Amino acid sequence: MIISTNFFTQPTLTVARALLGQRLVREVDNLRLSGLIVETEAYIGPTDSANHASKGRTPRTEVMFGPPGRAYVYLIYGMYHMLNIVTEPAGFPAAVLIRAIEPVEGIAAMQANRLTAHSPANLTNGPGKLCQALGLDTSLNNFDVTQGRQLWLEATDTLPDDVVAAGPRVGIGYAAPQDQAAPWRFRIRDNKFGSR
DNA sequence: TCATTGATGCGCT
DNA sequence: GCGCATCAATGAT
Repeated sequence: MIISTNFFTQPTLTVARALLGQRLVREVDNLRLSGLIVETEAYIGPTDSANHASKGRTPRTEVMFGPPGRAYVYLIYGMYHMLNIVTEPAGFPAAVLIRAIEPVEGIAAMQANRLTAHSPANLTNGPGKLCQALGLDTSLNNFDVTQGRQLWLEATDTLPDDVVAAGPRVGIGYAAPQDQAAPWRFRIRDNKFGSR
């Protein structure tokens, strides 16, 4: 079943935790690429200094202030794209970053998108990698991921708590100490498709 | 550990 | 408008 807007309207930490184990689907040229989400991070509101939107509304962060269930896709380091899903009611800037998936469908096509990946385990085990594997770029920024076309999420079983691990987020050295320390990164314990 | 890479947003004219 | 520092990372070294 396609995950709906109501799901993404929930508190960001709830969404980040609940997305683990759900299926991310990309459809391009009638070909279906998909994987199970194994790692996420939450970016929550104006007081989270790690959040791009904490410095206010700009053209780039406008999407995060918009309705939930939209994709926030941006370019980092001039070469890699990051996929986030906007959460919480419009007006409150928050999103969940999809950091890693376990590839399931369309693995050959993912390989073709990522010629530098020399093993299947390296296809989607990082936020930049999964965007490359799935062919995601800024043309999908602000795209509604609840419509079941091009890019969407499908519900699977909810994971039990004992396989979920929480820890501090990655790559946010510019943020305030308490925000760097916040355990807002979620991953499936012992999953070999997580990022490093 | 280091180079890569270009959009973004800031501070200034 | 223009220049500059900065960056939710990756792959090769």
